[in-house]
Amino acid sequence: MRKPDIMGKDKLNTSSSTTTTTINTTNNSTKSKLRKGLWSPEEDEKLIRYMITKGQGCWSDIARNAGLQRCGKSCRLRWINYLRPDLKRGAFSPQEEELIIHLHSILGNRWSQIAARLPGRTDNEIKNFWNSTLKKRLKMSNNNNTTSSPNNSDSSDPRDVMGGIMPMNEHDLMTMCMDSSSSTSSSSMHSMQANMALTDQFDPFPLLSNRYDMTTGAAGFLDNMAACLTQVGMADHDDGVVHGDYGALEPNKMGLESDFSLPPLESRSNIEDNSTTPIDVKTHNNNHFKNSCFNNTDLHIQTSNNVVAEDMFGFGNHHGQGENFRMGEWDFEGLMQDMSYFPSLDFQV
DNA sequence: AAGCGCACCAACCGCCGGTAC
DNA sequence: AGTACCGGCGGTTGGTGCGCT
Repeated sequence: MRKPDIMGKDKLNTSSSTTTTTINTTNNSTKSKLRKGLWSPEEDEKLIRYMITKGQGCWSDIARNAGLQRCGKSCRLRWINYLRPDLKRGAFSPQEEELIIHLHSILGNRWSQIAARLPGRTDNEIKNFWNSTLKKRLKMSNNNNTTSSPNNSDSSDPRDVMGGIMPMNEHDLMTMCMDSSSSTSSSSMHSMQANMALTDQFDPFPLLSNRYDMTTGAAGFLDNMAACLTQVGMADHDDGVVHGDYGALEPNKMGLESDFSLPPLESRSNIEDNSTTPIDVKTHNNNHFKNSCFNNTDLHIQTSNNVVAEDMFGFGNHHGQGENFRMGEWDFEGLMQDMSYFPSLDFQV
């Protein structure tokens, strides 16, 4: 990790040893010192609050208007890779691992395209995971089983790493991929902002309130989620249960000590189906900031129409912009035929 | 306990394509 | 057509944490 830039905002112009970059801004002739290195919690909070209240726009404007001494690129990166509410943090599941391997075999090092098919995961995260773990594992696998595959998993070329990879079962794949099928419009984000604007007392981001509380865990996340949704009119106030059009979300019943449930895949589109499949609520304590309440759980929220938490915020997995997936030069019809390897996989195209 | 090496991963860098002027 | 700016992407760097000796 980069050297922490603990220079506070009141220290920006001192001769600190922390990294700054002097640039000429285009809007005026004055020079601005731009911070580099690790983001401080204060910077994160500024960016989050700005994004929530103002929404996404020109990143350089965001950097300027949010009061951040950062370049727009840096803000974009921070938001996409770390601050987006829909991020799923923590270890990759075996199913995710296998999906990454398979997608990499098809797409090569097109991390953004791979990430578009893994809800809550970023291209950077997948890239790091690949380079640090999967690449080695596959290499070892190939070394141990040279007859099964002559391929070299180091290659970035598509279709070169599938040797020895066991196909996952249909249910697992559907579980993994259903979230990515949700729409990515920003309308709900705008709606949320509009609702927020209706009250003077709203906390534009209640999730921030204990985002550094390492003990809060999943229960805290859900409490905050409920509070957030309540504020924006998506939840009933009576019982603390988030209902609305998004199914039921009961923070008090989803504490760390107990699993919470969601219906099996075949019934997730039908809220009336009460059969459940347990999901582990995991917490991941790591470095100073990894336990924001946005990202300390592997959280799935039952919905009535296959819309998951991301839609409550208006962020899909497409880089948080409601950006439609772009396949570029790929012939995706052909690609999907390749994906028939996974019989019921319903990728978002 | 100290030193070392490795793994992890946040963040930077440079390039590219799209767009506006 | 040329230029500048911006966003997006993939590759790379380097600090931190952890396990091993």
